[in-house]
Amino acid sequence: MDYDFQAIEKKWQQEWDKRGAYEVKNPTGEEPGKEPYYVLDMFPYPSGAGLHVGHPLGYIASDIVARYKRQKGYNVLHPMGFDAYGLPAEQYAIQTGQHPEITTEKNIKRYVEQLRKIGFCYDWKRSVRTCDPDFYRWTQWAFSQMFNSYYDTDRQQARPISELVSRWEKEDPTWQTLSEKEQQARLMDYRIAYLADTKVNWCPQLGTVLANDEVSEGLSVRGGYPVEQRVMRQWCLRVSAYAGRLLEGLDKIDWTESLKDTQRNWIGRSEGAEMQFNIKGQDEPFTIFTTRADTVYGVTFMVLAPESEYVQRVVTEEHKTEVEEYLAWVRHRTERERIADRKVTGVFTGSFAINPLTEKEIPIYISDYVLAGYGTGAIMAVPAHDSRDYAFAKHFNLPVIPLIEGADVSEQSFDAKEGRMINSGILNGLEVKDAIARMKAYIKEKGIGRVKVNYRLRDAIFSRQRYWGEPFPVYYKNEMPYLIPDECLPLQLPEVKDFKPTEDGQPPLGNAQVWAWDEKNNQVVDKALIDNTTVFPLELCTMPGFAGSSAYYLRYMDNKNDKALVSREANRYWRQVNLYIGGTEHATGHLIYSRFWNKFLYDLGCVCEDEPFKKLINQGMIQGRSNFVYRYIGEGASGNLYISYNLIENPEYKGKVQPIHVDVNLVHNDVLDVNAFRLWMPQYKNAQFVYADGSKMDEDNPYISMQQEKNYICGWAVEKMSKSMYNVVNPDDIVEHYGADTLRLYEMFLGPLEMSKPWDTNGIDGVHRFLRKLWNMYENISDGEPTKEELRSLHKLIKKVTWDIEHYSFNTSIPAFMIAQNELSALKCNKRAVLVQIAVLLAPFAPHIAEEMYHRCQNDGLVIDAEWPEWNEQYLEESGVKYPVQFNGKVKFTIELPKGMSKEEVEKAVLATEDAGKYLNGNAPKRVIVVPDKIVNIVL
RNA sequence: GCGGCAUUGGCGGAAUUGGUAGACGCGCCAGACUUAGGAUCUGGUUCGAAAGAGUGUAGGUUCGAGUCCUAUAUGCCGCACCA
Repeated sequence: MDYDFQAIEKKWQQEWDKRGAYEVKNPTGEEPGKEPYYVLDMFPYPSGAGLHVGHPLGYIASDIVARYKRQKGYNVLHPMGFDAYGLPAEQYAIQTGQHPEITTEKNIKRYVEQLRKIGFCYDWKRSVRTCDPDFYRWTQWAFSQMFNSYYDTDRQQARPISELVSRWEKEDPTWQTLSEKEQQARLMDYRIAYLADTKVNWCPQLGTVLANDEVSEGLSVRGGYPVEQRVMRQWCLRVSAYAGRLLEGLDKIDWTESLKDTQRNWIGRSEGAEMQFNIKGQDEPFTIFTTRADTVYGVTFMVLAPESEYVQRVVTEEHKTEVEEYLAWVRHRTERERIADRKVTGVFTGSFAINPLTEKEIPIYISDYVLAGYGTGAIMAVPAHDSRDYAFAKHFNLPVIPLIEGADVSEQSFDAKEGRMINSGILNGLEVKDAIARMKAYIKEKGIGRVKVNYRLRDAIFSRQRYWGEPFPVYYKNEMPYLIPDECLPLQLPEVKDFKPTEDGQPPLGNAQVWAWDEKNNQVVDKALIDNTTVFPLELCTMPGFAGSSAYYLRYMDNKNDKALVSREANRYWRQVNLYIGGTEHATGHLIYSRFWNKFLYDLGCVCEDEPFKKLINQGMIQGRSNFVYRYIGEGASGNLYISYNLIENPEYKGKVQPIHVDVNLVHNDVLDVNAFRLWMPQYKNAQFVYADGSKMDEDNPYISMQQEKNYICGWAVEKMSKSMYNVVNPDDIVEHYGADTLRLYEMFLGPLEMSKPWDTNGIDGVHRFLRKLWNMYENISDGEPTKEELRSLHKLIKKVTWDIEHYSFNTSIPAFMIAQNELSALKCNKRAVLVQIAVLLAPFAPHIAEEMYHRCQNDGLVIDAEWPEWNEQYLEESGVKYPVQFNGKVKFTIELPKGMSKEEVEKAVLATEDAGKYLNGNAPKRVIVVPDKIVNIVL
C-alpha cells in the first residue's frame, strides 16, 4: 500500500478531535495529579496574509517537546491563542469601513485552519484572544491594580496606594489641607499606572504615540513612518521602578546569553555617583550624574539638557534671548533629524558653576547631546576623557585638561578607563579603577554627593490614540482619573461610526456615542448625558498591543475562570512557563513588559513565581529563497528571451541579462516549469528560453516537456519572505503536496532551531522519501524476537532522540531516524517489537504517520499516549571494551586502567585485556596514549 | 563606538565531555528497471593523478583541537549622544 499521507493525516486529526486527545485538565480535589509541564508559543497576531512557512517553525519545535513530555508522563499544557488587537486590522477598517472585529475573526479562522492541518497538539478549548471581553477584563483589572498601587522602594515591591495615603494621613500634616484634586495629583506621582505629561514618540501618519521599542531610528517599526517628539498627557506604567529586579531576575532564568544581554543593555544599569555643583552667586546647588567620578579635576564646563528644570535657574538676563532661540530650535527638531545630523550645537547660559574639588569657576552650557530623561539631565564635562565632551569643547574652544598619564588628547579624547591619574590632586598616581572608588568615598565623606545606580529603562507609555485596543477602565471627574469598579469590568469597547480620529484630533473613541460613565448606576451611558456631576466622560485612548500580551500565559492556566485572571490553585499547579518559544523581535518589548507585569502580579500575591518564562528559545527567522529568470537585454533583444542561469556568465550573455523575480512556486529544485511560467502573467505569454544545454526553444513546439532534458535553470538569492519577491511559500501547499508530517520533519531538518535560514524546498523530497521508506517497513509485521543488531539500532535511536529533545536539538534527530531506517531495512527487520518503538519515538516529530504505524502494530490505543521508551546501554556496549570503533582496518578503543602506569606497562596491560588482545592479535599498538587519569587510547 | 553570535565539501548542515572531521539530506556521477523520467532502486561523491593536504587567517595549550586560549579578517543581529 502506498503512503497515502492525505488520508492518514485526515483520519488521525479527526480521531484526535473525536477523542479529545489533547484536552488538558487541571488536577481536582485530593487527586495528586501528574507532574505539570507548560510549553508555550508566542501567540501570533492574525494578519490578513495568513501563515507562511516560516511561522510554524517554532510551533513545530514546541509541539515536539509537548508531545515528548506527554509521552514521558507529564500533564502538558500546550495552548495557542491570538494577539488580536493591532494596527493592521484598524487601518484596514479605516480604508474599507469593515469592522476590525470582522477581519480579525476571519483571519483567526484562517490561522486555526492552517494550524490544525499541521497537526499540533493544542488544547483549543483553552484558546484565548486578547480582544475577547472575557479576556480583556483581566487586562483592565491588572491596569486597575497598577493604578491602585505604588512602588515601595524600601521593600522593593508594589504596595496598595491606600498604605501611602494612611501614612500621609498620620505623618504628613499638609496632606489633610490638600483638596481632593490636589491629593489625587500627588498620588499620581506614585501610582504604578499613572497619568503624566511626557515627551512621547508621536507618529502623525499612524495618529498615535508609540513606545520606545516601537520606534527605530526615528521611524515607526510598523510602517516606517516618521516619528516626532511631543509632550502629551499619557498613561504610563512605572516599569523603571522594577529595573533592578528585572535585571537581577535574568540570573534566575534559562535564556540565551545574547537575549539576556539585549535585555541588560535595554535596562542599562550603570553605577556611578551623583555630585553637587554650586552655582556662582546662588545658594542651591545642582546635581549631576557621572560614572567617572575620578575625572572631576578635568571638568572644564557643565552641560544641561534643553528640557532640564535647571535651565531657567541658570540663564542670565543677557543670555536669555539666545537660550530661548536655541530651545525653540531644539524643540522643533524631530528625532530623525537629530540622528541624521549629529553636529555639535549648544548655547552658553551666562552662569558659572564651582568645581567642588578645584574651586574653579566653569561655564554652564545647554546642549541637546545631554538627555533630559537620563540621570539628572545635567552633566559635568570632561573633554579630555569623553569624546562627546571633547567635540563640544573643540567647537566652543573650551580648555582640555588631560588626567591620565601618557594620554594624548591633542587630536581626540582618551575614553578608556585605564591608566594612572595625573593633574588630579588627591588621586594622583592611582589607577583609574582605584581612583573612581577613592573619589566616591571622598564625595560621600565631604557630603558633596552620593553613590548612585542609574537605569536607562524608561517607563512605558501606555496610551494609544486608536480604536482597536482595550479601553481603559477610567473616567474623568474634575479632570482627574477615577477607576470604574472592578465588578463592572469588562468595560466593553464601544461601537463607533468612524475608525479615524475625530476632526478636532481626539482618538477614534471620540466618535462613540454611548461612551460616558454614570457613576451612580455604574454603567456606560450616552455621552450626551455628561453633566460632570453624576455622568462623566470616559477615557478615549486605548491600551497598546503589549497590554494584552503581557499576562496571557497566565490565562491559559485557567481560561474559563470568571472570578480571577487565574485561580490560586491553577497557578500553584502550573506555576510558570517551562519552555517558551518565539522570535527575537520581542526581546525588548513583550519580554520586558511581561516580566514587569508578572513581577507586579507577584507583588500582589496573584502568582507564585516572579519570573514568567523559565526557559526561552528564540527560533531563527525563515527567510525567503527567491528565484530569478534572466531576461536577455543585449543586441537585438526582443525582451522575450530568457537565458538559463548556468549560461549567464558566458561571453555571449555576460552583462546582457537582467534578473527578474519569478514565483518560487513555478520552480522545482531551481528548474523552471516553463509552461507554467508562460501562463503566470500576460507579459510572459510568448517567453522564449535558452536552456541549460545552450539550445533554444523550438519555435514550432514551444510547449516542450521535461522529457527532452531541456531545463531552464533559475538563479536564486536569500531575501526576506514577502509577496513582492514572489518567494512566499504557504504551508498549506506543502501539506497538500507532501503532507504535514513531511513539513514538520523538514522544518526541523533545515538546521538548528535558533539559527536563521532560508526556506529551501530543494531538500524536502529526501525527507518525504524517508517517510515513504519507513512506511514500507510496516507492510509485513512479524512477531519474531529482535536480533542483537536490530536492538542495537533501536536503542541507539532511543538514546539519540531522547538526548536531542532534552537539548532542543531537533535537527539532528531526523538523520538519526534515517540511519535507523537504513540499518533496519538493511537487516530486513519487520519485528513488531522494534517497529512499535520506532513509531513511538517518531510520534513527536511526525504524529500522523506514527499514529498509523502504531495502529498497525497495536491495533488500539493512541501513540501520543504511548510511554516513551528507555534505552538500555547493554545493547550499545560491547563486552567490556568501551566504544571500540573499527575503521580502515584500524581499531581504536578506550579501556579504564589504574593510574600512574608507564607506557610499557599500559601496553602490557592492554595486550592482557581479552578484548584488546582480540583486536591486537599479539601485535604492539602503534600508539598508546595515557591521559592524566586512566583513560587510554590505542591506535594500531 | 559598545555588546552578542557565526565562519566546516558544489549546497543545507553533523561531529553531545577535547578523541575516526564531513553523519544525514540535497545536488552531482555511474548503473538497474523503463517507450519515457522531474518516478523508483543500487553504488560512488572533501580536495588532490599521487604523495599528501584539509574545519576563515596567524599563533598558542595538549599525546591529541572544528571544539579550549590569544590575536586577526569577514558576515549577521542587537543597542547607540545613556555621561
